[in-house]
Amino acid sequence: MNTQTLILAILNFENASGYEIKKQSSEGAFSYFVDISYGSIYPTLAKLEADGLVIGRSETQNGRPDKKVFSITAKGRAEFIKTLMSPPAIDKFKSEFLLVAMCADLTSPEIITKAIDKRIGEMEELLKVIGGLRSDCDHPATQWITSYGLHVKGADLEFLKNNRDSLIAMAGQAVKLDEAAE
Amino acid sequence: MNTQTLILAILNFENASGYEIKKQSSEGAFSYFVDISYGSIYPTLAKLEADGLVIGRSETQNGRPDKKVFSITAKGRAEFIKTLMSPPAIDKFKSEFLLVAMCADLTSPEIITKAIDKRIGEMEELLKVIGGLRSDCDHPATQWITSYGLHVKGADLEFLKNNRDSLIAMAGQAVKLDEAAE
DNA sequence: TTCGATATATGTCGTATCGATATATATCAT
DNA sequence: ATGATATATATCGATACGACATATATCGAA
Repeated sequence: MNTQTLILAILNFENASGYEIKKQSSEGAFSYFVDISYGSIYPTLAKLEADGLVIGRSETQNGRPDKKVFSITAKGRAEFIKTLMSPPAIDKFKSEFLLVAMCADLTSPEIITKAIDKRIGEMEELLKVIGGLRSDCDHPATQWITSYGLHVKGADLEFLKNNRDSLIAMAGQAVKLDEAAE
Repeated sequence: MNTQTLILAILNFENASGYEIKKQSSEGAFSYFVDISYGSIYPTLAKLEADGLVIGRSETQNGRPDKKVFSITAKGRAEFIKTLMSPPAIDKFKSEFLLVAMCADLTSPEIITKAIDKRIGEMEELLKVIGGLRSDCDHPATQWITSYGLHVKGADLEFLKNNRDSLIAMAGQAVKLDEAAE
């Protein structure tokens, strides 16, 4: 899903500045399955405005820099809903942790312990975030996707906790085999 | 994790041509958490060879085009293991399905039914792939990550099947509310 | 009181990566 | 023999990331 559609989705949800769109995508309601960089947001917002899919209004604030708040137009909403109609692409998933875990025997127990404990911490944090999104919003579809997230990420954390020690026990085995061969 | 490290990881596992690296990353042992495009593979392989981290040898085949098989060097292996030592970055995850599900009320029951059934099919397919990887390889760390995948994706599929109908029931509600207001 | 840290806010720029396309060889079923 | 599929390498434009620059304002600490 391209940056344009993601921005339209966020603006269909509520009006926002570029900075607020970034927050929504990396900490807010969309953070669990979306992330957009500033390097994509500002140029795309300019293009979207040029095409009449969003309009921006400057707002002066007290105690903060001015901001430009964007809202979706009728044309933008039509375009967005049209995009929703096409079958969603398969999830994109990349995990450095799984690569490191797969190569556990090439490293040390210390490295693997740090990696899995870091992951357990991140997973607990993510569960808190999703739980927060869930209680903040009684919109049925949001309740559905947050229940989904809680279920899947809960199972994820459960596995990590139950199998932490067995992964650590595999660490450094390739090195030990080398030494035994000498 | 950059393309260079991903290629070193695959070549540390077994020798491969550019085409075979692509297969490993999108259908093989690494496909569950990695994906690399040809547009990254061939230029990176050339750079890796220029830097002495891999070496390539041309092989003629019968009944197939020639291929250039790459293998990792001692320098390449040292570089790869060094990279494994740094704490793994958080998973990257993007889901068009969750965006569509969150906007279920803006579309129709037909669209949502297709989207969730497509996802259920993909999830069943992924479980088969991970199960296959698991039975093909008795390497302990591979057993660990495939058990992890089976556990998490199993929980995912379970939720989808148990909550399919409730999501479909939410579809098109925004449109119905519009009509009721007229 | 000024220094550093943090938060808000917009924007750019080099680089990495994707996705589509081109090209070529060979097999196999229609 | 024609079209589809698989193997194999490579490039190129478009897209997106990640780091940096810049500016305003608050707040606690030196």
